[in-house]
Amino acid sequence: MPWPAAPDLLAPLAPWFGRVRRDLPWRATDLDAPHPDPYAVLVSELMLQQTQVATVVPYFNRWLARFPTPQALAEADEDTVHKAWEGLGYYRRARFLKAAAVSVAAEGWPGDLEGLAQLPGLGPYTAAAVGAIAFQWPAPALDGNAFRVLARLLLIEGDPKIRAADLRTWLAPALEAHGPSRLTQAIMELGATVCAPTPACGACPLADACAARQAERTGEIPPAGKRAKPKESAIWLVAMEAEGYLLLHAPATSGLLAGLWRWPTIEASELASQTPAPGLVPMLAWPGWTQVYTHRREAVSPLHLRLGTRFQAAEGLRWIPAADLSALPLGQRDQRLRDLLATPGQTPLEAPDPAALIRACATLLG
DNA sequence: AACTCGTGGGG
DNA sequence: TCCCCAAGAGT
Repeated sequence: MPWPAAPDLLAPLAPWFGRVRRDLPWRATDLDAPHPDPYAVLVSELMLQQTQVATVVPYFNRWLARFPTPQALAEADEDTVHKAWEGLGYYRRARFLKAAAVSVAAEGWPGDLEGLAQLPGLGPYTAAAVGAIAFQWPAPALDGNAFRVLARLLLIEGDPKIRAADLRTWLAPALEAHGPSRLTQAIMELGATVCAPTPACGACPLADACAARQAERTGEIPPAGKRAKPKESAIWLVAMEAEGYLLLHAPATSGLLAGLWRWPTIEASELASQTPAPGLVPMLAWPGWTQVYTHRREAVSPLHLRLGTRFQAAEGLRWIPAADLSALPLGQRDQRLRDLLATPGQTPLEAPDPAALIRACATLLG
């Protein structure tokens, strides 16, 4: 790898970061010392996986107020943990973080990078980031920002992740020279604010040294990733209400929205075929919306059905007192129906005779 | 080694 | 509207 020496090439990043660095709630004042609260670094890094800084900040602040130490988090029950993560997405991160806190509370912090990487939810990037930012270990942390910055700086053709091992070897001496915490955060800050997918080279401290800029190829380096087409589906999202209770699915242990409570769903085609009077269905529904996930697009038709009495719910379904609903962790889709139920003036039209529809849903759900 | 896992912001 | 991407990890 005929790359210029990293300590020299990256030297401008240190004074640049000292000037422009954002004041983030998990960021230490003294970047030359070990971080005063490694737990804060761990929380921030789990929250920041595939999630932008601006989104994380309010969650981070609430999280540390609610769970100030690994011990406090280790003792929290799963619904409480998921409630604090509600809306942030990728919910298994919350379970990984709690499991990591259990380990730290019981055995203390690992003493090396391999130990960090064994904590649940910490892969190659996050283990190195916590090692560098919390403990000042010279561990190269390569995230999407770092790969983009270094691919352009060094004019790496193709997917830079293929060169991860070379890049770590190349970067390590620069971490020693400029400080692991400082340089790690400076590279990512540059990628997030200047060397973004659409770069602002005029503001870049590395512009003079950047090989991609000299070649006028920043627009094509790194190449865009390939993405699979999202799967399409259409569902009814069903709020059944009886005797002041609402019917919810208890949290699943795996799959989409695992760990969260969910409204029962019925595949749209299924309900249409089973309802004796399909023409009644739209009259009981609110206008729907499209729920977007990374690999799915879901046409959601919200449905509110009032029953006179509860029925024996199927396995995994629970009748929840309506007053308790706000304490349960829900995903964005299910929060939206919860909000519809609680909003006056949003009541859908009543069907002339919804009994057939209710029987159909009860058959499908219980 | 593809595939899965949420949600929000920006062009 | 659509596509890309975001301080990725686990399977």
